[in-house]
Amino acid sequence: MDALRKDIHNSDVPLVCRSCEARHGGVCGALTTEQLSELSRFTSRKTINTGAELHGQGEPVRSYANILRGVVKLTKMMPDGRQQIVGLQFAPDFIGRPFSSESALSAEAATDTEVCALPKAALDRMANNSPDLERRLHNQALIELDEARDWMLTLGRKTAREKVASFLYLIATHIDPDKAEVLQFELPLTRQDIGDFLGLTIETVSRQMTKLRQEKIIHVENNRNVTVHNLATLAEVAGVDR
Amino acid sequence: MDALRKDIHNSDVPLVCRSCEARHGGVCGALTTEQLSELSRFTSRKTINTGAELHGQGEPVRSYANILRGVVKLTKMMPDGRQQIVGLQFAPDFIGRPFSSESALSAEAATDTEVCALPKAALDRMANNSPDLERRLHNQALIELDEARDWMLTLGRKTAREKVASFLYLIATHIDPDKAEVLQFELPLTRQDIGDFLGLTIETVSRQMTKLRQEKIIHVENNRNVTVHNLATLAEVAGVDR
DNA sequence: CGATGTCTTGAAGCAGTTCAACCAGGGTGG
DNA sequence: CCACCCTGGTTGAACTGCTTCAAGACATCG
Repeated sequence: MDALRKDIHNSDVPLVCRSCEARHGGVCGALTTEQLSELSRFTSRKTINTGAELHGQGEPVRSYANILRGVVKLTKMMPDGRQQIVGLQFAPDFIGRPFSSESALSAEAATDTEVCALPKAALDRMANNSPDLERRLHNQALIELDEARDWMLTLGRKTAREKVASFLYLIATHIDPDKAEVLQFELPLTRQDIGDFLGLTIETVSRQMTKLRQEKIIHVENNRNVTVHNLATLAEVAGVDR
Repeated sequence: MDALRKDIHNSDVPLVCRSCEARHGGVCGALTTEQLSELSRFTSRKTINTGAELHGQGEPVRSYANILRGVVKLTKMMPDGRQQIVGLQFAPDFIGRPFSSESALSAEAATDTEVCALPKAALDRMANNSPDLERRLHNQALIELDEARDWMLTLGRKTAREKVASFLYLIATHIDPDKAEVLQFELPLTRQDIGDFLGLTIETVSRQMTKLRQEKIIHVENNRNVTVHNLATLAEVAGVDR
């Protein structure tokens, strides 16, 4: 799958792509040097501040994006304002919905985020000519599907305590693109966001965090900086088999 | 996308495929007559009784399947037995997880079901040579992803009443492969299954059904046969915008 | 026609919500 | 530089929607 990865160090590879692809294994890794060059004529690096939208629910979508840094939340909103976060995307995840020009959800930067934006038409055209690229997109969709279904179990059948532990476990295993897991991290979400991700109120999230802190399962500094003492214990509490 | 559909009536099309593909627009529609012929040497029609498993959680998977008739539930189970249905598949949906040989969930027939089983290796090989087939699989994955995320909103943010209404609305709009919606149908799931799909207990499901019945939003006969008086009203109660 | 599995109904309990007060940090302007 | 406020988080107390536990009704089938 990474047979073309050596091209990354080829001097023909566009500069914008080099710094991105060398580190991450995003969808662009499927492209040849030539394709990458062509695509890079259209791409643009963008910085998105916390809270800013990449696109809104129901809006037409004209571009895809690769996350280079930061966390993006995918949310669905009901007419009366109730909200559910249906996915968190970390670097080097791909954001976009092939085969559809309108988004059923909104994508918002949960933290300050850097993305590489790709015009939809350009990538679609390229996917038509590159089975390897289409395969990567397909694979990314399947991974997101697996994650969505895992989270359905969390939403439907876990207690508040298990939900909060599941969230912390998810962050510990996804926040750093270079490491499979990490014991200390900055929470990318506010309490409100965490509640919207877990189907809970902020008060319940707060209480459960306090309890986990009192039980010495986690340590919290400045409300945002979390240290997990033992990931296996956290996984246990979360009810996930690792 | 359906450019090859005319081949269906070609006499070279294998008999097993004709009766299936003529009616449904499943993934096989992407294949040429020749590919269909080749694949049909390996396919087998199977009848699966209510409650029987297509495959279990954590088991290796050696075959894909196309649903011809019936409803299949995809479930996830926690070590302590708590269960969540993470997807319902109707005809002509495709069952299987490309790029992975082990299943993170179990697939079980919710009703008496008929499927066309395809050996995994055969379809994988064919997908490598047919971009159109890969595209259909990709598209099916994206549709399932959309549905999973819709359901996450239901699980995380809706009340029991809204959940039950959402379930009935889902069935009304999916049970008949030939019609976009239908006002009268046999429930494909037991109360226990409905509870496992909605993250509720059977008692709560039962109580909410009773209320919807008392409010004349639905009519129920023999516990299983449901008539929806007005789909727009049901959608309203479910909190879905149609 | 009893036996069995599925569904409904009732009453009590509780996990999580709601409402409200308080706290900490950080920026602003007088 | 301090008083002020504003945002995000915590904590407490009362409430409630869903669960739990228990009993009864209904349908199906040997």
